Amino acid sequence: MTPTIARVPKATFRAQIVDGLRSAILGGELAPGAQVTESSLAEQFGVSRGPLREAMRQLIDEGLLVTVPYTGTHVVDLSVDDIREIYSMRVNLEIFAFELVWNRRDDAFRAGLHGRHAALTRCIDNQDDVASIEAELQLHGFVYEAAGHRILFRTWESIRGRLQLYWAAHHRAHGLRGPRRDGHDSYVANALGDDLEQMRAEIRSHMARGGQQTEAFLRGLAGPGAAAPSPTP
Amino acid sequence: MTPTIARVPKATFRAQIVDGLRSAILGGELAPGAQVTESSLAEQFGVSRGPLREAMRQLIDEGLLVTVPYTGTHVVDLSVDDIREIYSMRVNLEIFAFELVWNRRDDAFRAGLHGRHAALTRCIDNQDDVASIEAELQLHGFVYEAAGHRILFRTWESIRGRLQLYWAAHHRAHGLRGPRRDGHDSYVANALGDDLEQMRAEIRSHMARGGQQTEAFLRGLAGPGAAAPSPTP
DNA sequence: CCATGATTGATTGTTGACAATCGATCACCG
DNA sequence: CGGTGATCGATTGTCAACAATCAATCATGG
Repeated sequence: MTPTIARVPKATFRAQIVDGLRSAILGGELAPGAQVTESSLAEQFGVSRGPLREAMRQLIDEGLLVTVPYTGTHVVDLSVDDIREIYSMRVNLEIFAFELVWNRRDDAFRAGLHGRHAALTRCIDNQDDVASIEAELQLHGFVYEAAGHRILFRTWESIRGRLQLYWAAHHRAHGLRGPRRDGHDSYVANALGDDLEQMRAEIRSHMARGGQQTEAFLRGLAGPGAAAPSPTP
Repeated sequence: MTPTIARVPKATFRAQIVDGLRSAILGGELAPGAQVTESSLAEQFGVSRGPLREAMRQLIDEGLLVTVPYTGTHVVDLSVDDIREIYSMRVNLEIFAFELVWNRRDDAFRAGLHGRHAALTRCIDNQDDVASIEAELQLHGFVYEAAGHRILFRTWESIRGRLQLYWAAHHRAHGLRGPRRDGHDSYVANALGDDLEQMRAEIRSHMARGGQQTEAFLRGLAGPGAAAPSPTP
């Protein structure tokens, strides 16, 4: 799959900082709502403010940071509406991905899907929450990649971070989430089946399940009032 | 719709440069494939390389510039596959937008759609190509905005620039595009009609028409061989 | 007591200079 | 003549200092 000779990883500072900072946010070292200042981060990472600034701007673009000019930058604090949007968007993106890949599902695809499903199952059996989150992202990401549609994949990437952030926060608050495995057994079964329409339904119910958990969880945290039924731009 | 007191526009340099640079690319002053260096642009805009760098990075994110580290940055040169992806993505995004807005279509929505349709028709009658491109983007953008889904709207924004870049290049090479008006008459009619499924079909055919023109045009420019039937990531 | 305006500390925005890297060119040698 | 390594110009990457802006605080006057 990958070329035998890998390109030497000449990581620019910005790229390294993006990875490190994202890990810190997703890992919970930087809590949602926490303020992050360029100076302090620059010192922690041991670099100047220049490259760090650009890294922060990328994370702002990914929706993990929010900034207001001349004032400050904070780790994003996801609202109920945010999660609702993420899940409703995922329904459309993932159905599109399966439409693209459906008639091109080959042995490599089936093997890749089975492998990632097995990995996810293992992580759940071991009750390794952090690993199962990563494994679930790998499973879904594999589908997006197999679709072979760069814009679609990029769009998935643009929401993946926030999805992971929510999952991580959920896990730290509630521990292991029970329904995860069952959901994916039927998910994978349908993904390798013969009925595309049934797969569409599977995705809708899969996301609806996640969405319900989400709303209950976030309502419990933030209390009512933060959610507007019809968000106006 | 908008608050009576608008926020005073204290544009940071980066924001201004983003707008100016994007206009230069979409306006054709910077041709596709042309190299853009930070130094020369910084001089032209009369600012330092810092903010200009960040502006360039945003346009890289929008897909209007491509860069390779330590080497150079160029205006993107869209391939047949790129356009194909943009149009197939638009089908899904726009159908999603109409699903969201369908049961919330009110007088403001109908008026907004009619107004933008009329504006587009006027531009076409005046054979003002640049204005019709802008008007068509306004028409579609209005739908995305009315959907009230921030992630969806942001995704639309992430492909809008490249779509406009293609349209502008097409216009400069081929002049006014005939089918544009008819397509939008039936588009608006269905958008205000009662049959959501028919609107889905309308969007699919609308995009298919644009996509066909596209492929013929780009094939003529670049010659065959650049297009791979099944793109692999 | 409330409203108003100045002050201040913190944070981001901007700048110019310096360093690292790349691609092409060219001399050199077998 | 072919290939190999050094050189060079161009471009991006990085840095540390300076400027602009903001939000909160506090004094001031009614």
